[in-house]
Amino acid sequence: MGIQERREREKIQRQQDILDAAEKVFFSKGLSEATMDDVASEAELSKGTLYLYFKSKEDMYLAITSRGLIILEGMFRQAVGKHERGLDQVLILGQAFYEFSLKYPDYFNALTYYELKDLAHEENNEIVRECSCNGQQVLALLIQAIQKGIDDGSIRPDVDPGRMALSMWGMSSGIIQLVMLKGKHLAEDHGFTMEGLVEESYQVFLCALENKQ
Amino acid sequence: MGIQERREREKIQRQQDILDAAEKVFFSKGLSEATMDDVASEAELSKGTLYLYFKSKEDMYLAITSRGLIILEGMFRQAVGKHERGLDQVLILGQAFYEFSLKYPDYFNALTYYELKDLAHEENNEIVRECSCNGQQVLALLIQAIQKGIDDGSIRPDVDPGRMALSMWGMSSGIIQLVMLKGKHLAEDHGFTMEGLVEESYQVFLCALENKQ
DNA sequence: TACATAAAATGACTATAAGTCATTTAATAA
DNA sequence: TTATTAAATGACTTATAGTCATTTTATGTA
Repeated sequence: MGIQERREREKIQRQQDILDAAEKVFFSKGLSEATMDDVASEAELSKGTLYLYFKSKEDMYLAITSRGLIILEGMFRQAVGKHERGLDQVLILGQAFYEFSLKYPDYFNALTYYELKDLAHEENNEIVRECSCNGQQVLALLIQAIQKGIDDGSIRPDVDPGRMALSMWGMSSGIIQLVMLKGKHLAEDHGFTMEGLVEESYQVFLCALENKQ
Repeated sequence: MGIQERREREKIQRQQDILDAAEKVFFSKGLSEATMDDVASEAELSKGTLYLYFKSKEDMYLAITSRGLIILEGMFRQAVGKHERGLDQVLILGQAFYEFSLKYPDYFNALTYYELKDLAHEENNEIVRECSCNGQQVLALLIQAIQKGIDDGSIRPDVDPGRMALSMWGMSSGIIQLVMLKGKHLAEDHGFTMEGLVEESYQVFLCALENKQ
């Protein structure tokens, strides 16, 4: 009989319900201000139950990060589909990343949190591995686009796709973090717009990638 | 009589002694693992005394960040002195930033923590303002170098120094964060060296800055 | 249907650590 | 020597992550 299977489905559903509640709470109050009692209350469950589904508050937040990475991957897939030339694909991926940060700032922050976490002693944590795997998928799309650009001649042939993808990833994260957190301040103090800074950065990438024969 | 002045000096000295102890503790255990009791014990003071000198654990960590920024500023000043051409100055500043992250990884992490902090509600915090001010000083050196490069013709004249400096700052932070935290992992998985990734990034900047007439 | 067993949920409890404050100790002034 | 001010203390309060013995609910069996 399918009771085991139904139980399994219900378990996954409950996990998702808890994550929905946790998102609301974490995103509205911020991770450090939000408490597990808040989440329990929002999920209409007791705190003890939360711990049947997630090992810790941290794990819960990482599970949310994983959701964000899946959304980002979807946006990346859509983006690359819009262009044929590798160089154009790379540029639109940059744009997609910025759009992700605008549309889902809380997921972007979660991603930042994950990227800055010291994972040295967490190789065996299932959710960390899940995030890592999702992150690889996202990065793979960028690597493929760069490779495509090299093959079709739009990107300089001396570029190493993997290394350039990582550099671009790190640098893009950095500039978007700066813009997200200090954007308003910068706008007021120096008159720079957030878009202007991001645009500047993508000009930098374009300059470095473009194959001028 | 100079008793007030001596008291003032002693107060500052004690603050520094506490910060020395806090650095030891925070840097060895990590911010979240370290406790104020640990710091008190290392400083050979009671916990209550710590709170006479610092408003919170967070403030204490930000005071350490401020120290780091002053060190970074010193390294930046030394670096720009080594070259005459603006473009060379900019490139050596990039190198200096990477060297800072290698020589003082704990200060670099503190800096990252500060940069990712949401400062929206902390405009009146004195230590935050101090960090902000030190950060401005560091950035100013980069802006000046870019301006110099434009003036001496080594950097493209259509670059906006302030905007480019911020972009470079954000991107450099991002790539060094990536390398610091995921460096080992990347080296094992993909065979990339940390230096290789940083080098790649600086090639990108060079490409974007260089004035090819 | 009534009972037995297993799974899921509960919330009072524990442990830990940040931050406070009434009290004590030390330094300076009268 | 005594009074006053400044500095330091550590027991206490508060907040919250995480636990676990107990209760409730769902499923299987006579």
